[in-house]
Amino acid sequence: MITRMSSLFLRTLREDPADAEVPSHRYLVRAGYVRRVAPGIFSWLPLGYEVYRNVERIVRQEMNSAGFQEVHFPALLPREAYEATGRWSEYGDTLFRLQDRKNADYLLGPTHEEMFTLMVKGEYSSYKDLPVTLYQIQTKYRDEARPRAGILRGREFVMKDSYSFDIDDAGLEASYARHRQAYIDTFTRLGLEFVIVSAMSGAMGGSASEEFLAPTVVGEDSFVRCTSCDYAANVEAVVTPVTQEQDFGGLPASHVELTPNAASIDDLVALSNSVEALRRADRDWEAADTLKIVVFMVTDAEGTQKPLAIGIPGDREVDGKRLEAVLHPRDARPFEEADFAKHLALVKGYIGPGVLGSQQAAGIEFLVDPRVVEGTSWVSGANVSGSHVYDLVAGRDFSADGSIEVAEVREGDLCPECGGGLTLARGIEIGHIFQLGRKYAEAMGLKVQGETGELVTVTMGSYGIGVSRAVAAIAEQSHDDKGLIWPREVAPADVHVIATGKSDEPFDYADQLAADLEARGVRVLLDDRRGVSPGVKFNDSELIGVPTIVVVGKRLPEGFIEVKDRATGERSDIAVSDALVQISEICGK
RNA sequence: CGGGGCGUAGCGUAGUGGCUAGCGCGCCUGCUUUGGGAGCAGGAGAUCGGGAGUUCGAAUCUCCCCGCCCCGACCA
Repeated sequence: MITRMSSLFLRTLREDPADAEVPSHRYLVRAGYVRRVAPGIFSWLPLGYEVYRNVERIVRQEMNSAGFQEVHFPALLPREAYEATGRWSEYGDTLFRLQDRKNADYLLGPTHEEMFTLMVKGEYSSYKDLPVTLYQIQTKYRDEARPRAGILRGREFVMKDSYSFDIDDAGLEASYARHRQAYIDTFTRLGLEFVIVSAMSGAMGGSASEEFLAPTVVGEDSFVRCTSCDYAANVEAVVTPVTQEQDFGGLPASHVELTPNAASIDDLVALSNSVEALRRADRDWEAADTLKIVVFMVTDAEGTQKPLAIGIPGDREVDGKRLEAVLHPRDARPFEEADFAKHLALVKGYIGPGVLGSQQAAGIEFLVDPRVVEGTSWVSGANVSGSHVYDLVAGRDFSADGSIEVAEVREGDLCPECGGGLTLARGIEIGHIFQLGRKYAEAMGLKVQGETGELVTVTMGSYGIGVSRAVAAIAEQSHDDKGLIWPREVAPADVHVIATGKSDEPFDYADQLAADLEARGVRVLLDDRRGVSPGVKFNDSELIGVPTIVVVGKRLPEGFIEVKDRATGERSDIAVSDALVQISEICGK
């Protein structure tokens, strides 16, 4: 079927929509691919839906060829299943809840671990049935606090979610590896540039977890990449390389010094460099020489509150996201005045290791950054207002309850694998794979009989691809200042044939060419609009972003038409006699 | 939830107390034009987010409500 622009349900916009900031959103709206109907909720118009379906088709084909089996669950689900895992309440406001006419509780599925687990439980009961991997392509609903960037982060979106079921850990690892490869194949075919980063499993529980990120400046996830090896990690999961413990023999003894009005690291460093008695012989003091103590009030799942003191080099801040990830499911907030009032051992601005740690009288848990290893020397608070301790050596003068990875990650930090430099970048999360383990199987009672007849809890993996998000991610990575540039396989057509002029000839010829191309399996978008100026058609074609553009116009009488490559802008005239063959070749048909 | 911005025709916008709410794009009719968002002429399209109030008079001022966008918090 030739798509004819004379009758296509399409209106392109000349101006950027006022509410769209990121390029993918702007162009998807301007080119008439999607329209917003509510915050984070979009409709697909014909061209957009074509692209969406192409992406979906590729995902489905790759899943099938990896041997995974497609099923389909409802989006509307009863409360009970989510009650068993506690997620009915755990999910909080993000869950769309509703009631039926009998006031029974329902939800719109935000994810389907429970349903898949129950499905397998209902059908299988023997180790001989495993392993098995099931998937679905489903609309998911999450009442996000802040949907943004068009279809990049919506409240209704389509996700491909898969779940593997294995009898043991080795099986899970194999299933995980197979899925990982299937994802590599899928994203490659979608034409996406991506990196695989190690991630925190967070709320999902389980052990290993990796994210597939499409690098772009508008991405929501920060990640690091090593410039000299292939290490890459989500910022939450970056590991600080362990520095060698140092011998502290020969280091000067610690000494308390008066440091009035130096409650901030900046003031402390400035003061230490300006007062003769405090200065270093070899160089100026730097913020990194200080040990900053940041205190949080941590609330656990039962609601119990406990202070937590974290010691990090003074030149760094605690990264909220990293803290959140490490503490999960516990929750942390910075200490407030009222908290200090209840913990008099903590002198705001002058807190030091001296009063910290579960062994001390105050009993406050004290964790330090991995950079604070035995033998390192610091300047820290003396727990008396207006005083700091110098030459405070870890392992000699103080010790912590353990270490914690929450310091902000910086460009140039060292790679934990090879010691090279790390660079920071942002990416869109297009896929996430988890070794879930037995959390859901246990909660839902998914057990099968093993070889000797005993009941064995199944171990699971969970794997997601944001299908609708992938459309936006591709648009984000593949556009220029004129519009979209689709990779051929996801493009709404292979060729955009434009007829120009006012006589019938170019239109008749274009029509015939389109029909001949279609007969060879080339998908054609035909601009057969009469009375529309060539400039409008050219601009529309660039906005729409079909990879190959064919212009039938002024040189037709001489027997030539023009072929343009949307991505490179290269154009060449080809003879009408070769047109069909050449264009088919360009399109790989 | 915190901070900032905004709500006027399908889209983009002007208009901070005074005549019939202006302009551009898009749309309709006619003529001309046809290789980079054509020209001329005519036309349709708006309860100015909603409600209440102040005023001789409100898009414009006041109060309440609703909604949207961006940043942050949040987020498998």
